[in-house]
Amino acid sequence: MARAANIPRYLSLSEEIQSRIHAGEYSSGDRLPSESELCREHGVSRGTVVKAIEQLVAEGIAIRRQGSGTFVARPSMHRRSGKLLSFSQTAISEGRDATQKIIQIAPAGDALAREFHCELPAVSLVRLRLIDNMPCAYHHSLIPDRIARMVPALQGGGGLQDPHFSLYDAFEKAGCGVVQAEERVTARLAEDEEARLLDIATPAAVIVVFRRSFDASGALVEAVEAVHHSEHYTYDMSLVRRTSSEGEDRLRRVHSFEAAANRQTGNASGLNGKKGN
Amino acid sequence: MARAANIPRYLSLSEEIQSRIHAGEYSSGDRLPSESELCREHGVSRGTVVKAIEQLVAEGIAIRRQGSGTFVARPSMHRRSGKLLSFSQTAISEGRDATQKIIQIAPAGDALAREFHCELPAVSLVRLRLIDNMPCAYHHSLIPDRIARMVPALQGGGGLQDPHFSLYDAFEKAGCGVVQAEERVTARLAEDEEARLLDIATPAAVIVVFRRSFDASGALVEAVEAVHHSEHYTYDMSLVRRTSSEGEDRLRRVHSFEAAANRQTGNASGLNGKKGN
DNA sequence: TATGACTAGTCGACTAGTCAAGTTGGGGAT
DNA sequence: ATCCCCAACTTGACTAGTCGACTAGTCATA
Repeated sequence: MARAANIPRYLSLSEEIQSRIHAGEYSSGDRLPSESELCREHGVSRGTVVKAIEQLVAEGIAIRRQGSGTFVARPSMHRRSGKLLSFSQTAISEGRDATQKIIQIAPAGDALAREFHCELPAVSLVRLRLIDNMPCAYHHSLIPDRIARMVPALQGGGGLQDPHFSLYDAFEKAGCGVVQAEERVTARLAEDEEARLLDIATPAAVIVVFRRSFDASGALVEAVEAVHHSEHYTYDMSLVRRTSSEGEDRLRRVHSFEAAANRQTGNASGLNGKKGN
Repeated sequence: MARAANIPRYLSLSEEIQSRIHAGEYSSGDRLPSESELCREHGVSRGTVVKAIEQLVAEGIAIRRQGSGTFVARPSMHRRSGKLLSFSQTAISEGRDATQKIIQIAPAGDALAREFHCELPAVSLVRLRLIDNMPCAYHHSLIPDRIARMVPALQGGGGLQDPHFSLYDAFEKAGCGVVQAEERVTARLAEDEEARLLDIATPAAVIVVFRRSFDASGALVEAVEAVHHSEHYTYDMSLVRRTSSEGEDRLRRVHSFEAAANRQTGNASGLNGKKGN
């Protein structure tokens, strides 16, 4: 197999196995070739094979069992390639047209900054996001000035009005690409203004994704509250248990019951656990 | 440091670094000791150190930068240890008392099985989950008979009425522990019956987590729809970008816009994209 | 003041092996 | 026929090294 330059072997091997699975050569529950077989087959060391398989496991495609072998996991209910992150990228990958309309851009106030746990000064940016021209979500972002200064579009430098403008691409170009993020998903009733923007009849439930994104140096790049029409948005997760010798299994997801204790007092503000510990 | 038997070095090393971070020895943005330093310090090979650090990266605690070093990521907004999975485990780890009340247990019907993508015959189990005695969620599970037969409690063998009964523990004991799962999070308005069960005033938004769990052989163990009071539940995620030489970054989360296309026709059934592709 | 070459140090990828622990299936004893 | 033990095979953990790519300095030169 002619390896493209720069792509590590373990990744190309992982992708080859993956494409074989998709091609139906192996199917759900089948045992994949053993590590030593794959070594011989592809002329690489076992360490490389293991790294390739770990990729597959991390993506929920394969399951390893000590002493037994590596098996194909069942097909995911949302096998949509596992990559990428941004709203628009996802939409585009599904053959839809993602656009946006700027509703407001202004310096962020004090209350907002506190709510978003964002430093000041910062830029407040409200956007309506549309998929195939239908309102689908509205995003309220706070971007620290420190970051905004590096992004020409946020300096009135144009480009922002382009309905296909991508904030994440802009961050990337500015050298502060997002490397890490945290999200909190909640639901609530749509407020009137939201319902009007999203063109939904009240009462209706909306999904709210609150996300804080960080660059490689660990600095906050964007804090955003994304309000989605609940009928047009789902949040899909694939969880894999990493079993290690000591029953020390860990999953990535974290539940939370922050507000439960406040309930009887009527102080059920829902997101008031947003702050760190 | 006296390593407990059976715990691999890379895990105990990872935990040691982690506890040093928590102790404040290193803080957000600081550079951790280089890999070779850690090798010398702990008398292990570099491969082991790398595995330890990869753990931290996977948990969103550290960030590696080629040529530069390994750095402490900022503290998470939900730094709650990263482990574990089940509803009750989470609650217990927060010092709360998680109980449940069985509302219904019966053979599953055809429509239900189709909706949950679960084979027949299967057991339908409805439970009200309480935290500190307050209704917090209600779970509707479908468990294939194939699995249920191996779980004594589901055979009327008692134990199910125990308010602290754990279905996942039971699966574990029966040799079909959950290794992989998929979740889809949505929101909707609470139905009257749900509102009554959860003791909330309508109209109200509820978060619905639909989860399918699989054992090591890839067989479905449980399909469950968990309906949560939106003010008492949040769904937290930590995302880490895995950058590899080729700009091939991948995150685990997946958005979805399934129902958007149906909207204009009025056929906005929300979850009808639950089926595979 | 830039610019470019050099360098020491870092992580990324990979190799080739060891030993341990878990699984499976077959053969032999009962 | 059933049970138990063992050998072969699997993944898990680990070592000790190589080479390459990238980073952040320093320092001489244009």
